Amino acid sequence: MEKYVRILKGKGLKITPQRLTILKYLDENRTHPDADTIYNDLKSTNPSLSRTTVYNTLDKLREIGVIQELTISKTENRYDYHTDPHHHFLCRKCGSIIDVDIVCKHQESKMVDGHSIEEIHGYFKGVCETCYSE
Amino acid sequence: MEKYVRILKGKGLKITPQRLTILKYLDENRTHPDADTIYNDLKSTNPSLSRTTVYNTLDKLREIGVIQELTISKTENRYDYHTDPHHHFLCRKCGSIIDVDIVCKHQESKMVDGHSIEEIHGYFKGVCETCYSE
DNA sequence: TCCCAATTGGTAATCATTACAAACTGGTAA
DNA sequence: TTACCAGTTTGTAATGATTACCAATTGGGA
Repeated sequence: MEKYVRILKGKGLKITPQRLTILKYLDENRTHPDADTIYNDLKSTNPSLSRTTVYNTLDKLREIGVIQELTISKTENRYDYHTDPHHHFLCRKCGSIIDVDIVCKHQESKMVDGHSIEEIHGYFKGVCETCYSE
Repeated sequence: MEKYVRILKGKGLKITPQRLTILKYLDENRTHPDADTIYNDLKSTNPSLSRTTVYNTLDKLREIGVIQELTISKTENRYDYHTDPHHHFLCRKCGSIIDVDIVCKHQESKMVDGHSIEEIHGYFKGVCETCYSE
């Protein structure tokens, strides 16, 4: 938990139990969950948790760069407690998002065609290995 | 118009004025519009056009591979009358989506980590050249 | 310990998209 | 040319993720 306190403190955010819980959840569940999944999973152990707080917290964590928002799915935003740059694969059958560990030569680019780059997303869509063999 | 008729006919879809109009619009407006923009732009010249028809048509065109759906924006799906593979840049200031003409070595891949690829999207986000110099 | 700005929680509003069903029509077959 | 029907279109209602709003609460510095 000390690790999460340090992250928040380092960015000048107040330490609240909600933020620590959500941060810990994201760190331990690298499944690229959406806000509602996080809310439902934490609801049982944190009955007073509000959906709004989950949204607020995700937004704050995204702002300080601790997590990134994936727009890979049509319906909901998915969140990724990321450290290293990597790409993602979305399975259209099971809906799961899988990390893809490939290197892209544009991964570290700061500019492209004169435009200033802040984020880079590589999204692959198709059928994952598990679903394909079923 | 004959060109659009051929596209639809070749895929076994019925030729309707609505589909031709939308297809022509997408071909002539490479701005990666969302469904509502298309609807509003066409509404004046096609008063009876329904929003549902726009959604239905976009879905059909996507199915037959004439257009691709971009999930680059958080709020709405954007559509691209595409021919060649290319990536996209979303400006967080003006919201416009710009084609990025870079080559990626994974562009033509069919598999990655054992997963079967059907679509590849390269999304860059940041501030575009025009907004940056203002 | 006090205090205030930041945060939380709950509900209502928003907005893109989908569901639905009745009316309509493109295109094939007689 | 006409009749028919599966595929389309339309308009409205429903859905579902996200945001807006505001009152109540609280973290953490003075």
